Amino acid sequence: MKNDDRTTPASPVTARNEGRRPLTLRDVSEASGVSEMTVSRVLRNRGDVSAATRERVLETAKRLGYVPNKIAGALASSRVNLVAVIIPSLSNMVFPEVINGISHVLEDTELQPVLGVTHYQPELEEKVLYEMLSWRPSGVIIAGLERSEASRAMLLNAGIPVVEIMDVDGDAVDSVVGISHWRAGREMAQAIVDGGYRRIGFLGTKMPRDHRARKRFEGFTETLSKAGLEVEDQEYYEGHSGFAKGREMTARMLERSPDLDFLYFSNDLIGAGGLLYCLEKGIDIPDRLGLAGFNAVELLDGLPRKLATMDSCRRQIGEAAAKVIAEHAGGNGGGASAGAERIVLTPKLTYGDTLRRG
Amino acid sequence: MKNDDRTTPASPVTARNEGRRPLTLRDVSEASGVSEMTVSRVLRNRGDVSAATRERVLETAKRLGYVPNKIAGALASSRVNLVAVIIPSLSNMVFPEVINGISHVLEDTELQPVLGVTHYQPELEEKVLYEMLSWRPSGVIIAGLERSEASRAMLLNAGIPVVEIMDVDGDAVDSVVGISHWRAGREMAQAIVDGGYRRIGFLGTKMPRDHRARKRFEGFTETLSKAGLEVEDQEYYEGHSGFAKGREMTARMLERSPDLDFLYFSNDLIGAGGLLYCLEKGIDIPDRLGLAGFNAVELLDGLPRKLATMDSCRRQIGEAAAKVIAEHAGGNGGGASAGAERIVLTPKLTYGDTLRRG
DNA sequence: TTGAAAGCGCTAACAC
DNA sequence: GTGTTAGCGCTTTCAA
Repeated sequence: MKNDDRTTPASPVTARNEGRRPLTLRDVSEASGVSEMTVSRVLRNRGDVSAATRERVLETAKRLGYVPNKIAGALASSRVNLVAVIIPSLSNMVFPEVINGISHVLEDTELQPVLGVTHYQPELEEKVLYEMLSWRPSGVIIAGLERSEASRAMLLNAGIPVVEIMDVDGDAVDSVVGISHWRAGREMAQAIVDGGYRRIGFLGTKMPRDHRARKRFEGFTETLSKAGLEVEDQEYYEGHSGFAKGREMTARMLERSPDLDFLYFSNDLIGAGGLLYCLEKGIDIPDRLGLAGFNAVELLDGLPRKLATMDSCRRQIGEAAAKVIAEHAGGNGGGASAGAERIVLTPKLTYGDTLRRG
Repeated sequence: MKNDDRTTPASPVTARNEGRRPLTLRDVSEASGVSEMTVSRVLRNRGDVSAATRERVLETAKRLGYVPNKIAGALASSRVNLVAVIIPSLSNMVFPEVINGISHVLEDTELQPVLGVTHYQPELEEKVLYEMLSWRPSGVIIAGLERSEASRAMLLNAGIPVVEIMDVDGDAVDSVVGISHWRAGREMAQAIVDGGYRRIGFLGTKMPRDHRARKRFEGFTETLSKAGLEVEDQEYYEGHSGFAKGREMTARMLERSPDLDFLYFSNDLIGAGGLLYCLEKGIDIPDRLGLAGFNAVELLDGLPRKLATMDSCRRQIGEAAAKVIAEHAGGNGGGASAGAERIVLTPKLTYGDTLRRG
């Protein structure tokens, strides 16, 4: 981290600040007998200031408990070290990890992530984006490639680096970092076919909103159909993922279509629920029935059997996206991106104990 | 949501904004032939503006793709509708739910949450807090009651409502919303004792940093000792929680102390790992061995047996905290809190299938 | 190495 | 209902 000798106040005042006016540079200036400008320089480590003055200013600022007003600073310098991070949800395991990746990289930077959540609603995305852009951030990291025309226009016009993450199947506004969900679906289908499975069911979210799940499904069916197969049964759910959901769906599907020999789940959580259900029912896995999920959620390591899955490279995506922003935002405020980047990561297939190898 | 007819640009410009100067109020003013002030009024829905002017301004702003500069607005009005939300981690299941609660309540408000993550490091908390306060937010929601003197001083001096969340066992800077972890520990201990268990093991995080886990443990041992019992064995871990961790720890502990008849886990995730391990080993649960966790993580519903646990009221805490902020920040910028609130929620014990009733 | 002046883009307060 | 003026608290720029 740069700028480490910021003035974090020691323990100056003990009484509660009852609506007192916040301290300004001027207060520090007067208390230390140095011009505002010099105080400003000390606090930002800019320009040459004599060691003595420096000491005095730092001491005063700390004693008073001065906290700079970034609003004024940002307005004056038209430099805002904020990165807007816009994601659909915090509830599933995937985005928190992306955020961790982003934070991790930005920690070595002056940039700070600011989070917005859209709940998979394009209108809300539009609102959140507008709100965040009105703070003139140094960059935007935003999930997905599908969005309203208005949102796209805002991104295009923002004049700051934009990284669309998670998905690379489509047209990006600027840079993009992610995996091909379409390909992930294809590869899983191929592995399933190679494993000798023939009667396949799909269990997932209602997809109109979750484009990445949809693309995986499309890739999946496409590869199946090349092998002369098709998805024989499907089951969808709404609401939060969880084991219980996976169980119920699996139960319903196997009751309806007892002859299926493979279940492809749109995420590991419901997949794990399905797995637990099948184990309880004494179903022979992976021979009588194979199972696979998606995401490679780490917390699930330790299930009775390891669920076949595919890594969604969440943390790496976050890291790579943050790097792109850090590099492109290097310029001053207002500058546009140097050049759009396209970073495609390759998810790794894990066979685990629920997918027979071909 | 208020202020719904903001000017989200339609799809005005199609070319990428290559470092063009962002539009200002003045641009809209000139393009619409109305004073800046009137444009400002229209865009904020303040004061009386004739329907005709209003229309014209709105249309122009939209056509141009104008996005207001909140930095300037905030500086001029000393009103920032941001709420700093500072939490230790996103990786476990608990804080995302708190955040959802906060967002949900703030959605009906002009306030917007801004997230900071501290990774359970007091120094980082200090830094994040300083950083956020320098944006002069309307309020702060911050996890825990234990923090550095400097952080406490900053909160005290900020002159804005502060809500410390999750925990109520200790001294709050201002308002506080949470549960008593100490009491949660006591209650679980009591239930265990009442269930007839006598030889108890504890499995949890290394606690120097996780004060809430520590308080639960303290309450736990205290109640045990009143019953003439003590924790017979302990096992600690670092890093992310997950089933695998729970399994390993459980295996180690049962090998070392095969006579234990109850295992108390500091969270549901490792508890679930332990449960899976025990089931595999054919251990009779809950009679030969009882198990309990903490948090009431919803996604785990659907395990082969329902783990005994205690609700940490995460979402409610988020909601209540946001309400406190929304009410207290009602005043203008700079005003201090109306009066500190103290909201103590009561976690509910779930016996599930792993804790025998007394 | 330090200081003085100007102004970032907006809004409060007051005039008209 | 609309416009004008004067800042908000900083940083940029230039002068000393």
